[in-house]
Amino acid sequence: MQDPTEVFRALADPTRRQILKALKRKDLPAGEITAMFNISFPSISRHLSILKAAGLVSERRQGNSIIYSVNSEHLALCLSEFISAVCPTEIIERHRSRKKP
Amino acid sequence: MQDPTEVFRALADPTRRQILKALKRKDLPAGEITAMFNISFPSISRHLSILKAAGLVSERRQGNSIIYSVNSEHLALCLSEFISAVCPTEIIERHRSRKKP
DNA sequence: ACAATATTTAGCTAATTTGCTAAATAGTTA
DNA sequence: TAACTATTTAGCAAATTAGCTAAATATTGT
Repeated sequence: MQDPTEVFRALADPTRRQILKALKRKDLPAGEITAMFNISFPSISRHLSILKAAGLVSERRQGNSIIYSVNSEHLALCLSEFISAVCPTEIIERHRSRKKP
Repeated sequence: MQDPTEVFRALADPTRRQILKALKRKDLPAGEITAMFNISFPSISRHLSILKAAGLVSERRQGNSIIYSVNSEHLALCLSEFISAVCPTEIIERHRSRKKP
């Protein structure tokens, strides 16, 4: 795994984490993502490009729009590798069976 | 779980991630941590206080020194909760059995 | 080719972050 | 209590980040 700094920096912003959560449910065009926040279109666009640079989202064009989707694979890989690098096995075991409350 | 912004911000810095990895092996006083980096004592001290504010390390006094240790529990909880919030179950399953290479 | 729609890029400001050195503080030991 | 050691706090400079508005670009549809 390459340096995960960009991934963690990308995740450090609440708006970007919200975007990822929204994309978990459904792939969305930038316009619909913007509509969910009280933030200008260009600002969301920049958040998306930061997420893209970190490898956390992918884009595809569909007609007039650009549809974004989460790269859950990459996200899970980075975070779980880091957990392994810092937490003792015993703790990791304990969290394996975790589900969202 | 409360807002994980502070946790992700803390993890966004490579020096702080290195500190956590070092502390996985062994609890250490701030002085010994500083000796591992090419960074001034006060800067490391601030990194430690950011990690502490994020709940990622604890400190205890031992004689003259203050010994730091990782809160792996908190770290694993925050990260695995976020993975669950963003990744589909199938991906999470695939990463459960991951070990560090 | 032109007009319309969707998104990104540029350029600015205010706030935050990281590094430094110097000074302050806390606890220990003589 | 004075001196010593370990660590933190203050204050400053340079770099980065997040927000904005205005302008540019790309694709579709007439």
